[in-house]
Amino acid sequence: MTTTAAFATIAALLADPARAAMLTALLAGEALTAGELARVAGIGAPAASAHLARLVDGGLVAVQPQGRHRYHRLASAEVAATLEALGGLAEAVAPPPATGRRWPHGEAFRAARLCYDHLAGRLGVALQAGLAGRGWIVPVAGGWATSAAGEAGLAALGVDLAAARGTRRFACDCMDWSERRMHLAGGLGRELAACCLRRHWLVRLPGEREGDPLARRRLRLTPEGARCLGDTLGVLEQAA
Amino acid sequence: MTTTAAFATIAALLADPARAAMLTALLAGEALTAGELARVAGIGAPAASAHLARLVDGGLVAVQPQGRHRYHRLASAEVAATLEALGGLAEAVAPPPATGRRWPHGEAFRAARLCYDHLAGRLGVALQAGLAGRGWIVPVAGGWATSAAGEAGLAALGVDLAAARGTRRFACDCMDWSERRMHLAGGLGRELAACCLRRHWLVRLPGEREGDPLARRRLRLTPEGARCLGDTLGVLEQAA
DNA sequence: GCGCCGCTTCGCCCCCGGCCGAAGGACAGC
DNA sequence: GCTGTCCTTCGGCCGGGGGCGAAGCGGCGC
Repeated sequence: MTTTAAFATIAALLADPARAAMLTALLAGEALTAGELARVAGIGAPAASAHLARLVDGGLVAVQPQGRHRYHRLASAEVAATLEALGGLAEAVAPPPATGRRWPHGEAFRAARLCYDHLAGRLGVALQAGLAGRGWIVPVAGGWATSAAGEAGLAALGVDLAAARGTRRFACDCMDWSERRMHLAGGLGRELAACCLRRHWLVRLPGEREGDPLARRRLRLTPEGARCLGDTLGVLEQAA
Repeated sequence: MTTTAAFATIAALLADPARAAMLTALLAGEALTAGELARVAGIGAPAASAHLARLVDGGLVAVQPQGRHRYHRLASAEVAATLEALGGLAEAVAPPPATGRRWPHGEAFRAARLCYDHLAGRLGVALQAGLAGRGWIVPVAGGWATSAAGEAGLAALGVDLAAARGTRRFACDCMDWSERRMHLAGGLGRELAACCLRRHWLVRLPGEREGDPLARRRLRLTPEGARCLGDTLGVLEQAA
C-alpha cells in the first residue's frame, strides 16, 4: 500500500512534459543551471523553479549552489537507470512514428552514448562483454569485482581505480534499453567513461539543434579509440 | 522532443495511485477482472473502468473479454520490468519508513517472488548465476542461448523448451531491484518459473490481508524444490 | 553604492482529470 | 424472455497543479 503510493509519487514527478524534458537533458550527466533547464523545457523561470523544487524534494535531482547560479544534476545513477527503462518502454509502446528510425536520433544514439555517467549503447554492451570475456571483471554478490589481470589492464588503460572504489557501488549492471543487455555502471563504469573521454577515444557529438536535450549524450568512437579499445578489449565498432 | 513527450505520457499513466495499485496487483502475472481491480484500487466500478481504458489505450495493459468478464493483464514483460525498476527507485528514494524492513513485505519478498511471469529475488538471481556458471546458458547478442548441455539438463528438469522458443525473446536479462543484479526473463524464464510451480518446487504464499496487491507474488521454496534445484543448479536457499 | 542578473516567492487564473450516481448495453442462467 | 451480474458511458462536481506577471532576495561587477 505505502509501496504503491511511493511508486505513484515518483511517477508523478516524471509525468509532466516540462519535468521530463529537464530530466532527459540531465541524463547527459552534466550539471545544468535552472535557467538552462527552463529553456530546455520551454517554460518561464518561475515555472522551472517550482518544477525543480519538486524534483529535488522528491530525491530525483540534487542541487549545488555556486555563486548566483544553482547547478542541478540527477541525484544518482539509479535515477538515470530508471529513466532509461521508462524511455525504452515508451519506445516499445508508443506507435513508431511512421519513419523507419524509431528514436529520433537513431543510429548514432544506439551505437554509443552516455547513460548519466557511464557508457551505454552497443559500445557499452561490448565493453562489458569484453571485460567479462577476458576475465578482467568477475561476478560477485551484488555486482562485479576486478581480477588481478583486470587491475593491471585497467590501470594500463589509464582508468583511475582508486576513484572508482570511492563510490557506493564499485561495479554493477545497468539495463540498456536499446540493446536489451547489461552494460557496466557504478564507480568503475564512471571512471571507464571518464578515461575514454579524457584520452579522446570517445568524443561528444555536437547537437544539431539548440535545445536538443539528447544532443550531448551521443558519442563517437575516434580511430584512435577504436584501435586502443579494440586491441585491449576486443571491442569492434563500425560506428560512424 | 517527441521522445520526452512519450516518456511523460507513460509516466502519467503510472502516476495515479489507483492505477499504480492496479498495475502492482497485475505484477503477480495473473489476469484480473475489472471488478477485482476496482476493489484492489479502492475505487468504484466507473472510475476503474476509466482507468483501465487509459491503461489499455496506452499499451500497458491487455484485455481479453471472456463471457461477461473482462480479464486484464500486463501487456508485456517489458512493462513489468519497468514497473519493477520504478519500485526499486521508489524504495531507494523514499524515506525508509522508520521500521527496519524497507519494503512492507520484507524478507520473504526479497527471497523469492514472481516478476510478472518469471522468478526474481535472491532465488531468481541465484538461478541465473547457476545456469550461467554451469554453462547451460551462454551469452549471445541480445540475450542468452542454451548450450547442448543446457538443453538436456533443462529438459530433464521438465522445462518446456519448445514453448520457451515460441516467444519473441527466448532469454534475456531483467533488472532485479532488490538484488541489483540480473535475473532471467524471456520465454525461458517464464517456462522455468512455470515448471517450478507445476512441480511444486515453489508455492505461492497466501496473502495475509484481503486486497494486498503484493500478496500473490511471494513464493516459498519447498524442501523438495530446494533439493531438486540445489542438486542440479547449486541453488542454495535459506528462505523461510 | 548602485545596477545587473539569476533565482525564488506570491497571487491569480484556468484547465485537466479523478470521483461518484444514474442510466444503458452485454452476457449467462433459469 | 426475464432477471441478475458485470461492465461501460454520461453528466456534474470538485480539487490539484501548471502557467504567467510582478515583486522580493542575494551574489557579482563596475
